[in-house]
Amino acid sequence: MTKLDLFKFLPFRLNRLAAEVSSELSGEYRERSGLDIPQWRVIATLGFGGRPCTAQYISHCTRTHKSTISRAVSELMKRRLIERVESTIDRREYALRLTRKGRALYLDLIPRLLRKERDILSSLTVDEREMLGVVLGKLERSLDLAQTLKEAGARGGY
Amino acid sequence: MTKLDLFKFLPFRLNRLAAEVSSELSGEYRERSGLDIPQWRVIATLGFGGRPCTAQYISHCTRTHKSTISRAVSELMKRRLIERVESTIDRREYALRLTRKGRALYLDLIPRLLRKERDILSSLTVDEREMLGVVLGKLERSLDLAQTLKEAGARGGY
DNA sequence: TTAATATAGTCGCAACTGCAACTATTTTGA
DNA sequence: TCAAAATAGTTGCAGTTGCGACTATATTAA
Repeated sequence: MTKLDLFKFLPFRLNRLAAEVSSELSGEYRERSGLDIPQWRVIATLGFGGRPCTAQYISHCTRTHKSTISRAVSELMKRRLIERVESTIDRREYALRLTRKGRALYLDLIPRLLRKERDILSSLTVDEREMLGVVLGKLERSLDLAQTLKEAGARGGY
Repeated sequence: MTKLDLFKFLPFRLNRLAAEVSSELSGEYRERSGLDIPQWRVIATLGFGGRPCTAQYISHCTRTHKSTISRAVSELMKRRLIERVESTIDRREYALRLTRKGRALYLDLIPRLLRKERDILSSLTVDEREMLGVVLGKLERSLDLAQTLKEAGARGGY
């Protein structure tokens, strides 16, 4: 019999870890800004890129279903945190971007979230942190996660 | 302005990675055995420990809400994959264990899942794999995830 | 002893999310 | 050119899950 040690089983560990880290972080932007996870992903993608992009692009690079993104976008527009303009080239799609208010919120959240990340990583040595980055990158590539980003970035409209 | 690169942001990466790995794996046990994720967690915890344990224990060490575990347990009992016996010491709780049929299913799944895990890890060198284990362990400890397991294991009833 | 508190497990409800169908528009290729 | 296929985004529906209230039992402390 091949033995499975659940607590050494990568999928299991990744799930628990991701769930825990997420809940640490989401507390921050939920309490502070009333954002849920999909909404935060929209804000973060727009804020990070610093330029407008489509819902489709956000959906691809965050690996979030387009209906989920669609609803997040509606809510964020209602709250005037993002706005959208019709594309003149392709009238099916819209360019999304942060409003002044949305950008302010983004800039307020970033340092807090980076601090949380730093806290979480603080138990690792510099070498370990670096190695972790490399290893995650390799895993992402082998699971075709990195690619999504690159393609979308290259297609890069907006 | 402190810059956030979403694709280097640990929580974001962990989430995507965990989601992707999960969906790779869950295909395996869903199609093969009709188990969903919570049900698989119950089976795996019981099978791994090789001894009965309570729903509460499973809930703790898999970080899954007790109501979710409760429903998974109901379904698994309906399918005669697990059974439970009332505790004589504390009549609020039940000891859960795999039935013969449940154990067979577990033993059938293990090698397939380990193979998947091996595939996923195959892009890493031996050193990287080892390092990853160490790093995950450190992160778990610093987030009090390891502890849950140890405590529960020590408390050990069942 | 007994009242207050804590714990195991269940269940109704509400929120969330994925799926699939739909509209509107664009692209492809016969 | 024009019909068929593809794509962006929206929405109804159904399945899943977390929350909180609830029952039953156990523990603690006055």
